Amino acid sequence: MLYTVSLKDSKVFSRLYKKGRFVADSSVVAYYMQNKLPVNRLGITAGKKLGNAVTRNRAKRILREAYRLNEMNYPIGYDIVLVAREGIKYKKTNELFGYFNRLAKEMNKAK
RNA sequence: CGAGUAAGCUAUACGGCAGCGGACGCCGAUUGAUUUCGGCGGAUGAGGAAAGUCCGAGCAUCGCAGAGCAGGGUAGCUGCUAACGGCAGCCGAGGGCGACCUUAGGGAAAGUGCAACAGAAAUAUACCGCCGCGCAAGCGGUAAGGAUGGAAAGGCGAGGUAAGAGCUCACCGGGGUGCAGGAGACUGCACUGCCAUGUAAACCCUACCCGAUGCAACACCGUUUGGUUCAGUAAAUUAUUAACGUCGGCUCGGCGGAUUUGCUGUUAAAGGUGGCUUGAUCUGUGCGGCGACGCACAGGCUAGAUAGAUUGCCGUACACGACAAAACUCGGCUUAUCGGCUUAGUCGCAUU
RNA sequence: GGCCCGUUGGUCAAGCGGCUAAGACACCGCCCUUUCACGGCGGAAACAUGAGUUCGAUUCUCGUACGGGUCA
Repeated sequence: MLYTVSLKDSKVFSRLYKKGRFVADSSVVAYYMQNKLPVNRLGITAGKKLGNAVTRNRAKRILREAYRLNEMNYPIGYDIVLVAREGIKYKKTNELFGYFNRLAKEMNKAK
């Protein structure tokens, strides 16, 4: 990905859950917040409730791919956490584009 | 043609564009250094169960001063194997017309415990009954019959008897002894004679096996901080067949005197690197063995991540794609699973 | 990734291989009260699942499913 690195620090995750803005859908919730860095940081979560390893890995792959294909639309300098929900099990990447466009609009407005 | 049995193989396929993981090569920058960063390229990248973690091993660390007890496991025999609770062949038992399948399958005359309810009685004490004696009450004999039960004095038939009883005999079943066969489990034959329920996935006994902990092991590098662990040394206090610590849980026994404070070195600690994939390896051929498996030769290198890599879009084909994702590595077991294919036996029906 | 436990009415829970499987709260019906509560009487309701051992299994053994704990 062009200007995005992965987000690994659990402190940042909890800060986002507490203080970040969010946009929700039946299949995914996104939390975002400015980070004052020249890149975006992306974290993806798929909890145990979702299913077994196969299901969770697939959810993560689909979210990562959908983000990658829409990367140009987002403002730079944000931490983003995508949380997978039940609905994602039966979705394909291009079915999520509507949601990701809404997210991009919200983020640009907030800026 | 139908039904059924056993063994094995396979796990959507092909193509285009974009993307991800770890190597490799080339180019550019950088560094003491293939050090670090970027770009490009063509290869390569999850399973038969990767799962459950039920066994067994490798590897690593700890302990090595031992002995006994305790604890855990296995249980027909002979083999295979690095090892196993696995596998193969065979034996016994059970099931199926058969191909074939199942089998925790040592010991109950070493000891202890338990066997509810029912039943007269549960391992032996006669309720009804039967027979003998007696007027009767009752006494004696008797396990054939009744009734209870999972189990009631080996079963059944004949002889025998007052009535009965392995009391005697034939057959079946079981125990013991002898002989023969086999590597052995065991099998066959002969003689003898019914010595006495079940439960050992109840305690237990017998034989054999087992050190503990696990890659979050462990080794190395190491910042802020900190002064924990270990070693050496100095001082103080206390003590000397003792107490305390340690040697897996206990006992004996062994070893070290112990505690506090100071100093010196070492170590722990965010994080990083190694461990991490060439191996009891895979493929093919030949040979040995009924088989599990072994040996020889030739060839191959086939994921190594660390928030954790296989995706998205599209085209074509059909049977329209199940269960499911490596995390130190192997050998098994168990469980989940859409289907498809191959081979070898069996039974039934029909035809020649 | 490794290791260790548990599963019994709606909930919390006892249970020596032999029961009709305790008990409490909750629920239902009746009584008490002017009524509600308290109290009294009665009732319905369960051994996670599949095999095995045993005459007999909630209990013993093995497999499976689910839930929980623990090690950085």
